[in-house]
Formats: sequence, structure tokens, C-alpha cells
Amino acid sequence: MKIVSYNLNGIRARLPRLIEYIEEQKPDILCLQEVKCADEAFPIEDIRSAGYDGVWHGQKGFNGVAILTPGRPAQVRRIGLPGDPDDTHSRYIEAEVDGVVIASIYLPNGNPVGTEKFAYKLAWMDRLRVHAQALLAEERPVVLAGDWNVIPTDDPDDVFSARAMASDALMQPESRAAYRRILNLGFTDAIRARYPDGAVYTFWDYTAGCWQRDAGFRIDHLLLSPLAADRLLDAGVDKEYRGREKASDHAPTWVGIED
DNA sequence: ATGTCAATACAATATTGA
Repeated sequence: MKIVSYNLNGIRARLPRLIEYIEEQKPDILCLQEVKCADEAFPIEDIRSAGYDGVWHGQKGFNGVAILTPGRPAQVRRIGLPGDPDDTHSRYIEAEVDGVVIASIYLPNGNPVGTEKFAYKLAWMDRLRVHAQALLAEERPVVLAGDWNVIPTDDPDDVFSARAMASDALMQPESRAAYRRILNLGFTDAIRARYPDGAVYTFWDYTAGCWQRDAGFRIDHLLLSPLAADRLLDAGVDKEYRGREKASDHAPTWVGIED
């Protein structure tokens, strides 16, 4: 089964891209981030017309996550990340599909460093770690898919220029340590398991001709629990979609696991 | 310092958040 993570940067602005992605790639599970619309504005009828259904956690203006599946909607397990009842951001939805636990994650960006936004990012990651540990304890196949807003290393395989990005929240030692703490619970980074070497970028900024000069970085990750990693067949980035008309600044990032 | 984009408030541009 093909499981995809795709930060759309606005589902209404991106609807033609989304529908053509569904029709061309026919993913078994499509995790979306930054849908940027209220629950009642989610274009579910357009998605149903393409033969898919969905579960979503929207928010007016920004954030918003969803999980789309062909035919019937996924079985929702959780809407929102536990650990802070005062958190108003729509950044987490978790469902079960064919025995696999799937989370669509939109981790806080955290810029600029040194502000409450960065503190929120780190606190959110701590809550995610606690929850991820609880998921592992279930001893089931789990895929944590999303825009993690963390560039794992300074390696050119992860980022076009560590120097240019050095002061960004995506690169800070605290962000990376929080990411590694989750990874080190026992998850496998599917992209790096498939491609131990070589640049695999998932995001290219709209500004400064970043796409044209391949100045990207890797922030969309699919983390596999041991039982999911045992079934890993392939992983990749559908990079071509970043070059299309009215594209998102992210490319769809995916993992294939045995049925 | 954005060679950019989307959504919103508001009513032609400014603000927010990437």
C-alpha cells in the first residue's frame, strides 16, 4: 500500500493539484497538511467525486490536517494531539486503515527562534513524543506521516545549504534533539532507510528561485514503527508535482509497505 | 531583505504565517 504525506498549502487553492494527484497516483492513504480551511469549508464533495473520502481536522485561515482514502473514510482514532487542552491549533489527526495506525501531522514551524512560537514547537514535540511512545506500546504497525518542520541534519542530502538555514527553527539543535528523541523510541525514517545517501528534498521555497536551482530541504517525514518497518518495500518523493502550475511548495512524500 | 504564495479582514490593500 502506498501511504503519502502531502503538505498542500491550501486545499482550495490546490484542489486541481490534489485531484490530479489522486487520479494519477491512486494512493491508498493520503495524509494532508496545511489544508487551511474551516471544517465546514473542506471540499469533501470534490474528493468524493474523485472516488475518495476523508476525515479531517480543519481550522480557519491556517493549519488543518486530513486523511483521505479510496472508497470509505478511514476510522478516526483521535482528533488533536493529547497533552494540552488549551492548544487550539489543528495539527494532528489519527486513524486506522486496514489494520495500520496512521497519523497526519503538521508540526509547528517555530520561527522565529527565541519567541513563543519556538517554545510552542518544542512543547508540541514533547507531547508528540509522549503520544508516539503510547502508540508503540500497542505493538502495531504505525506510520507517523507529515510535515515535521525539522531538517534532520546539516548534510547536503538533507539541506541545500546548512549555512543559509542555520538560524532557522527547522535547523536548531533543540528541534533536532526533539525529533531524534521520537525517532530513537524505535521508529524508522522511511526515506533515509530507502535512500541512505543522496539528496532527497521535499520542500522548495517559493522565493529566490529555490525550485529552479534545487535549493530545497527535507522536512516531510514518514516514521515507521517496527511492525510497519518490517513491511517497508519502497519510499520516495513525487518531486515532479512541485514543478507543476500553481504547485504547493512541498512535494508528496511516500512510503510503500506490504499489504 | 525575501526574486513568493494563500487566507483573512476588509473593501484596494495590509497582516499573518509560512
